[in-house]
Amino acid sequence: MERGTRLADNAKKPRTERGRRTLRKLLDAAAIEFGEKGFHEASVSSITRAAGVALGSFYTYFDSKDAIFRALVRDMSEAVKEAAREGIAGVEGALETERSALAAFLRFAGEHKEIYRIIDEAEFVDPDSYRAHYETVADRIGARLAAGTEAGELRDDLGEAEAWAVMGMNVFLGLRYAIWAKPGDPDSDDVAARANVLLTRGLAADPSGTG
Amino acid sequence: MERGTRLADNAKKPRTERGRRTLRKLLDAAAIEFGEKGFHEASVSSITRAAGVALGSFYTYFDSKDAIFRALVRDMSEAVKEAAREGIAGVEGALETERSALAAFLRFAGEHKEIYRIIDEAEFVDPDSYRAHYETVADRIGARLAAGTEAGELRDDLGEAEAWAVMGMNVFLGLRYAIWAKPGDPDSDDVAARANVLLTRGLAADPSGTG
DNA sequence: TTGAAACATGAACCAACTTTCAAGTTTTGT
DNA sequence: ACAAAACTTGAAAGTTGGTTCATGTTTCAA
Repeated sequence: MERGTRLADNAKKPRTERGRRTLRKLLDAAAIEFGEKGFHEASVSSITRAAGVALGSFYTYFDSKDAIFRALVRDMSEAVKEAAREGIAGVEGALETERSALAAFLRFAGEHKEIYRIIDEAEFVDPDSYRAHYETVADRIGARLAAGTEAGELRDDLGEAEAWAVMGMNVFLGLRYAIWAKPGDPDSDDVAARANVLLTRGLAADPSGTG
Repeated sequence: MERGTRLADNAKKPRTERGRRTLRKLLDAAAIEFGEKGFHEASVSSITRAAGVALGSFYTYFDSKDAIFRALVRDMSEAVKEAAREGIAGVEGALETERSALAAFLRFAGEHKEIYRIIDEAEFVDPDSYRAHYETVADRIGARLAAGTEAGELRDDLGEAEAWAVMGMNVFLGLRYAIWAKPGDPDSDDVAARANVLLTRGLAADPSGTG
C-alpha cells in the first residue's frame, strides 16, 4: 500500500498543506494519548488539546473517536511488521532469521511501548484489526518456517501451530523484557539468544547427560 | 468452580442467606456481561438486569463497577491456575507435565472463553492484577522447569526467560485454538502434542537428515 | 411479637464525553 | 483581487451511564 494512503481509509483526506499538518498533529497526539491512557480514558478533547487544535477540527479529519483509533491500529500493526522486516534483512538461515526478528522486535517494543497497548486494546475497540494483525504475523512466521523446512534446516512437520507458538513466545518476551523491563534484565540480544536455543534444541537435557 | 469466598475482599460481605444469593447472581451475571461486551460496553444496569436485581442493589455489594471487575479478575486468574493444577496432578516427568498443563489449559479456555477477555481487559482496567496474574503464572512455570532441571530431565541453564516463552506459547495457542477455533482445527491434545515436540526437540531438523 | 439491621428498589442526579453547528479565518486557483 | 473551498473554532446540544438516596420490605435475634 502507498505511503500516505494507509491512514486515509477512515480519515477524510486533507487537500491543503495546512490540513496535512493538522492531521499529522492529531495522529501523533492520539498515539501518545491512547498509549498512555488507553482508549476509554483518552478523550477526543485531550487529543485535540495535546495536538494544539480546536475540538471541532477533529471531526474535519475523523468521523469518530473509533475511526482515529482504527487508523492508528493499522498504522502500528504495519510499523511492527516493518521493524521485523528490517531486522531480518540480509540474514541467512532460518534459525538466525528468527533470532534477528525477535531481537529487532524487542528493541522496537522497548522504544515504542505505546504500540503494545494500542494493539492490545484493539481486542476490544477494533476486534477485526486485532485478529487480522495476529493472523498476518503468524502467516509471516509460518512462511519463514516453511522456507527453513525447504532449506532442510528445520523439521518437515511444522505448521500453523508452530508459527503461533513462536509468535506467542515473542510477544510475551516483549511484554516481560521490553514493556516491563527491570534493572538488571538481560538485553534484547541476550533474550533473543536464549529464545533461540529453545527454538533450536528445545528444553530437554542432552541425552548424554541423563542420569 | 467455587466462587464466593475469595471475592469477599472487595465485596461487602452479605450477612444473610438472601444477601449471599444476590451477590452470587451479580457475580455470575457480571462474568457473562464483561466476557461478552467487555468492561466499557457492559453497564452496571445491564448486569443488574441480567441478574434480575434492582440497579441500586448493586451498590449494596460493590463500591463501583471497577470493584466488581477487579473481584472477577482475581477469581478468574485463580480459576485458570486451578485448571492447570488439576491438569497436571499425578503426571510424571517435566515435559509430560508441560504437555498436560497446556492440554488442560486449552480445554479450559475453550469452555470459558469469557476468562480470556476478562483477563486481557484487566491490562486496562486493573493493571496491577493483570501483571500479577502473568508474573504468578510465569513463576509457577519457572518452578516446574527448575524441578525438571533438578531431575536431570531438562537443561540446567533455564530461567525466567524460558518460563515466559513457554507461557507466551501457551497463551497464544489458546487464543488461536480455543478462542478462535475453526472447523477442522486440531483438538487440545493434538495442539499440546505439537507444542511439546517444540519444547522437547526444538524446530531444527535432525542432524542425520541433513542433505 | 417486635425493633433494628440488612437488604431491595428505581427514579433522579450528575459528571463526563462525543458530536454537531453556525460563524469566522485562511488558503487556493483564477 | 476575488470568490469558492478548505479549514478552524468553541460553545452547546445530546447521550450515556455510574452513583446516590429516600422509601419500602424482608430477615433475624431476643
